[in-house]
Amino acid sequence: MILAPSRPGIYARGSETVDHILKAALGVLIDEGADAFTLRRIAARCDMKVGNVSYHFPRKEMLIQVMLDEMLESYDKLLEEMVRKPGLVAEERLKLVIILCLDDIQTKRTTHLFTELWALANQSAFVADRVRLFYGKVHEVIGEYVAQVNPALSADEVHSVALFISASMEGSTPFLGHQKPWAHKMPVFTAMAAMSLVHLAKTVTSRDLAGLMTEAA
Amino acid sequence: MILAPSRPGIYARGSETVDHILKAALGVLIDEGADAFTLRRIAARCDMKVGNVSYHFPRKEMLIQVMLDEMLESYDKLLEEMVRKPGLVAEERLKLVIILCLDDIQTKRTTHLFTELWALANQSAFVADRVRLFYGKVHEVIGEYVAQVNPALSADEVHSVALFISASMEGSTPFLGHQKPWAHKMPVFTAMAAMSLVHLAKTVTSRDLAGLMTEAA
DNA sequence: ACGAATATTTGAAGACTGTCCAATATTGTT
DNA sequence: AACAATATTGGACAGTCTTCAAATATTCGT
Repeated sequence: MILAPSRPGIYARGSETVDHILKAALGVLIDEGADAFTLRRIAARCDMKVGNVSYHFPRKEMLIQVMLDEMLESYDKLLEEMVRKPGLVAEERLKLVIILCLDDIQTKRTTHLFTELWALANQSAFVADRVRLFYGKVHEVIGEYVAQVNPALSADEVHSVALFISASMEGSTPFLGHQKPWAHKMPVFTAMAAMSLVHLAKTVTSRDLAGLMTEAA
Repeated sequence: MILAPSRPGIYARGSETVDHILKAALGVLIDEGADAFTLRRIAARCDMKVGNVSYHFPRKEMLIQVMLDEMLESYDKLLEEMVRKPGLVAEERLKLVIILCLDDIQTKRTTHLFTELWALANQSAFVADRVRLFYGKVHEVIGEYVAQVNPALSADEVHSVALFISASMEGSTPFLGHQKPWAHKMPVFTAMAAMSLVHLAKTVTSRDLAGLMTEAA
């Protein structure tokens, strides 16, 4: 089990410095990539010496872990804000979540951070764990609406559909995300996703998910 | 315009060495990630000294470019092999391509390489360019079948649908790829993808793609 | 305003990195 | 067999990186 490291910074000044470091670290990762994610660049970004970063985060790994936790927490909040829309039925909510997610994917922040995260998860058990937990929540949110528009599905089937919807959206990141080759097609992509994925959620049957590969070729 | 660097290695021995270096480099990227992608690790993997790698590839960037070109070329071949299946109508071919692509995504090689590539494309214009060219071909292959199952679509609309199909499949990589959290759900994911994406290709209309956000909220 | 706790700077250690070069070994051709 | 072209080794180089310890500066409760 991997636990969340507690955040350093006792005095008001130190606490602010920790804020600056974390913000700068995220900025470096977004703007310059994992390759440039060094203490020196992070320190330079908040006009500070390397030793000070090293003082507040004795190990670089700690900085990464705290930064990742805060970042994913902010996305959790974003996700919850999407949900809190009054006066909508499940199908409308599902459609709205799709639209808002694809909208967020277009930001530089999300496009860069999540592509980096998917790569880092290949090697780092910590990153892989946090990514898994985060998307688990995403699937829960989406699954809630899937279950409502298609009550016949079992809990596991609902999760499978939510997983497909989530993956379909995330897959747009490297291709239609911020400054990606087909970014200009995001509007039509969104229209297709909303239509196709909502239709899938409403019409898919246990039979569809059970039959599997029997008639593949 | 970025050109493909020509491959060094004049004598038979040197040519073999270049092969080993390229294979080892790809192995390092797959097994240990971009962070461990150093000349020394690559050299160690093929029992050779750093200076020799440096001799065959005077700049590290050259090694990266040659490696990436050869790798994407191998995927091009794989893609063409998928296409050459006799006696199938367009819909069956589309379904088969989806199944084979998702099958390939489950390999460690593809799961790791493409997630790394998407991240590297954020910073490297060269990687971004090659990724764009590669997926351009993917869209062409898929688009060919989309156009056949849905002749009413314009060329641009066909590409949009192909882009959506491709992105939906690629999106499975970080979640259902090799040793990813929901890898065990790839069979049901494949069933859903084949059904849903083929249905989309057959039934989507110009109207669907033009209406856009008019009734979003 | 004093003094302890905290923050920051400075400097340096030790381990990396990519690149380069001279010496040596191997290859292919004549 | 001789000889030039190519390949390989081993080491040096100037950087960079993280980490650490000592010295200095700042903050906060008293």
